[in-house]
Amino acid sequence: MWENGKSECIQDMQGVEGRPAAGPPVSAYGDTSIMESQDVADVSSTLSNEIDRATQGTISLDCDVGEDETESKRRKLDASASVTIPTATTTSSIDMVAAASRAVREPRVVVQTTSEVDILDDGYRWRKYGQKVVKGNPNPRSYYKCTHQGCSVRKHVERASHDLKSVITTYEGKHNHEVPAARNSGNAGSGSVSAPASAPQANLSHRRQEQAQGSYPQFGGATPFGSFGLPPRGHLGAAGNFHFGMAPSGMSMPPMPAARHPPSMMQGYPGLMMQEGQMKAEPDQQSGFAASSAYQQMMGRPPFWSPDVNNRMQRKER
DNA sequence: CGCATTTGACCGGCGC
DNA sequence: GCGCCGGTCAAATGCG
Repeated sequence: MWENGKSECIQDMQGVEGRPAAGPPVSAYGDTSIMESQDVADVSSTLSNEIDRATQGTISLDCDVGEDETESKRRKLDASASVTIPTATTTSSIDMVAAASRAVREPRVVVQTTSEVDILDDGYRWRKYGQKVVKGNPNPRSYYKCTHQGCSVRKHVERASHDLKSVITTYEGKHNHEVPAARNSGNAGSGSVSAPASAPQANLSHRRQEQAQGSYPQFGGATPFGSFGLPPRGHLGAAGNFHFGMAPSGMSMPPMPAARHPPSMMQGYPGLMMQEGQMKAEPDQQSGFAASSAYQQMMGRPPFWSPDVNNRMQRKER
């Protein structure tokens, strides 16, 4: 029953993704991939073919158009799907089942990323409201809510039971507000979005929020783009308009540390080119960016990334 | 002092 | 009907 919607979405995806040469799709941006939350194997394989060649990453879109699926059912499916695609360094899956089954609301996005920190700074402010150990995974799952007034977006983060480096973040719902500016340093504004473009140094007044646990060697305040070697946006943004059929995205690509990747190797998929070993170099930010950006993109909301992000993450205390 | 996190309790759905 | 399980609540606690 989900096949219909799913396939459509996938096709759509492919339409977007299937043109490496044209421009790096969002996914390319860092080994981020979206994965079908229900029929993981199926989708992953499908999309994998396209992207895998580029490297390790799979992008799949879950566009379930379930109609009468109940929450519980959906839940089960999601669960099974969330832990998959070993090949991908970072995987994100957008589960629109919710959109369909729940009267178009609460799209679900699953982002799997390889990182040492489980907190991916996606630009929003989250407040943890619970933590629980779920079956089949010794690692606890943390539950967060968007702190923005009136925004009921939630997300939960957990580490893959097998791969401690894998962090699975599931976003549920859509933000009804812009990314809480802040993220200082300009350049972010992707322009396509109405907003703020930048709040120069709003430098977070919010507190600790992200307690990153690792260090971020590369960015710490330096110019990400510079080291990145990729156009701040525009390039990626233009080429990679990632629509997912649900969100208009004028994407601006978040900075991703890929300096050591020769352009030639990137083939339009800089992110996907990341190798396991390379990933290790700066697993946190990298995956963080990739995953987060993926989410942003999927949610149709351009991330206003800035070097500051790293700074913020670094200052994880407590 | 205000706000975020922690953590056990509580709740609802599902399978047996 | 009961127990398991995932998800949420809320009081206590901690940090800046």
